[in-house]
Amino acid sequence: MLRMSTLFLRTLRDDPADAEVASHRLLVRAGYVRRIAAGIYSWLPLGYITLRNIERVIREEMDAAGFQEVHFPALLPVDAYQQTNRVTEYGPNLFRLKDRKGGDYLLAPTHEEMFTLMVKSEYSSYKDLPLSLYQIQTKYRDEARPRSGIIRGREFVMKDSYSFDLTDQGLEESYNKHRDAYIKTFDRLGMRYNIVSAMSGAMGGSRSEEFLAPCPTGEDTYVLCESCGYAANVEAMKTVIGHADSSATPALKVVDTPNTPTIDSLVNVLNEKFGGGYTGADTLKNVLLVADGKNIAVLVPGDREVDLKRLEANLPGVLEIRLFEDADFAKNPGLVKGYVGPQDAKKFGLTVYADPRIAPGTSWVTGANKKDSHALNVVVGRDFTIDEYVESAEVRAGDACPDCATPVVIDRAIEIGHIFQLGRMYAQALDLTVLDSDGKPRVVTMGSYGIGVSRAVAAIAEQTHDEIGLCWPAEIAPAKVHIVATGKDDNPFNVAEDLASQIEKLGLSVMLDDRRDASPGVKFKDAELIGVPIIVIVGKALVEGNVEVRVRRTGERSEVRLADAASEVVKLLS
RNA sequence: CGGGGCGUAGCGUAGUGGCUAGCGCGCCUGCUUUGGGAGCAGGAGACCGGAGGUUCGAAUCCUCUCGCCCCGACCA
Repeated sequence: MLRMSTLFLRTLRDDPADAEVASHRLLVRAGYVRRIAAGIYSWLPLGYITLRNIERVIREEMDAAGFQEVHFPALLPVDAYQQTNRVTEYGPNLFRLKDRKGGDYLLAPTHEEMFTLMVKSEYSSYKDLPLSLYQIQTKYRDEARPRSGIIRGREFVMKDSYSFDLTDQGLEESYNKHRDAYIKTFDRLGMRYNIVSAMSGAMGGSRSEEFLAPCPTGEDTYVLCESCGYAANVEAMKTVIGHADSSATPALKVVDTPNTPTIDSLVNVLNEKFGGGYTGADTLKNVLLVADGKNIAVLVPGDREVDLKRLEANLPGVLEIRLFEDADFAKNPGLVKGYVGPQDAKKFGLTVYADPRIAPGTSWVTGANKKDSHALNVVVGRDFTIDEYVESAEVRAGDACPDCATPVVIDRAIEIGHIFQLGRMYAQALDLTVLDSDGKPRVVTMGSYGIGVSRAVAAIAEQTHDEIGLCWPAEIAPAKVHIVATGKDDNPFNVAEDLASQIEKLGLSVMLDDRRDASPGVKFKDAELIGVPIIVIVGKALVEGNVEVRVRRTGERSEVRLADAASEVVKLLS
């Protein structure tokens, strides 16, 4: 039983000056956490109980799925991370240190290497697979900018799992098992979330999804179709390729468009000279880039920008992309800045990538590769060819859902989980093989799966709080019931004490406000701030033999007979 | 790393060259009070982030430095 008279807790009347987002503000005010340094927090009793409740739920679901818990050190020698090149990849985000002998160590940002090596050292047969291991561990990342309290910290608690399979199909099954376990976990944690397609990135994986908890203070932007539920990372958003009939389109025609190096200036001149209500969307923007030293053109409708992050994510194998600079134009005199068109791409040695909106048969206004002139009626497939379609245009709210064509919305969210088919990259780098039934060694294929545990505390606080305080789902609240005793004589305190132990006997955790010196107002405010789901007030109503039962979330209040209080609480919590 | 803001008691803050750094909350003592952050009286608590400088005199001006928050880049 948590007794407020002795609980190590000091709630704050004012918002802390250095906290802006609700979860941070309230977790500090209600005495759950305290900041030690940027992105580094201490957990006070209430916070630590809440954190451990989340861990418990996760553990129960992981165990139920048949995954086995292990535990690695956070402090590790760098060797394995060097072999997988992650020391370089993480760069300054990696916390590094030396021991007294000058040996290189790091504080682990995540543990793929160690799990891979552990399995390698214990197992060597296909008969041992599939296998899924997990741990709940403190991770360290020296973030360039920690922010939003414990949403993005430099030290944080993460549940990370890894699956090991012989075959791609096995990986798919392990992945789906984790996906199901995550759904159960987040449902129990009382979170609202969307499962969002993500890019697997350059790590060679094939499938990846993020669990995103929608919330205005979230730092992830994603696309959501409110009609069919399609959800995707901006990078992973798909655009449906259409087709157009170009048989009636007149022949390509080059026209003078003096002084029109930008889309806006071009549209103005077109409408002045030809009328017809041209818009940026009728023009074709040719963005020239250098991808790993090779010149490429990316075509997008004139009213959209190229989203470099999307482009990069969708061009696997390409390491570095940059925009054309003046020096590049100087080296390629045929490419006239502001008047580039794809018609002569072959001549210029350009590989032409295009957004799917530049569909076969569609007709565009684009540069004529000559200063101050553009070409009209430039038809895809007739007047130029596209080497490859690639998702590259910026995504906007209102774009068509790839599944049902409904306009999508763009929303913000906190990433609370990420599941990821890693494939064989780590196993390859660290030489994790098992002998197959034919006696030949096979490289194991892996998945990695993460839940931000400490972040979940903040994410849940963000999603559930109201103006007066925190408001936890029962499963993770620091107590199920908060009993407040008020009055000046002993009776309500004795009654509250009895009621508390009665409720505890029913298996519900109780917080009891047994402070004799605090005024009722203070106790009510504290109870609301702390956010335990059921608040029972033992006080004034006692003269009629009643206590007041309040539901924190709804504010609903009712008076019940003292004798019925415990069963009423049980009923409200079920 | 670029841009912006801020460091004064546990928390929130006032104080822009001049007396002993002020107030509210919280904390301690006493009395009163006890259903919405009680009242009165008394009290403890601050090397004004740090270093250096200017000045008869610096929380206040200057230089450097450390830290924190926000936006972006980055990360996921």
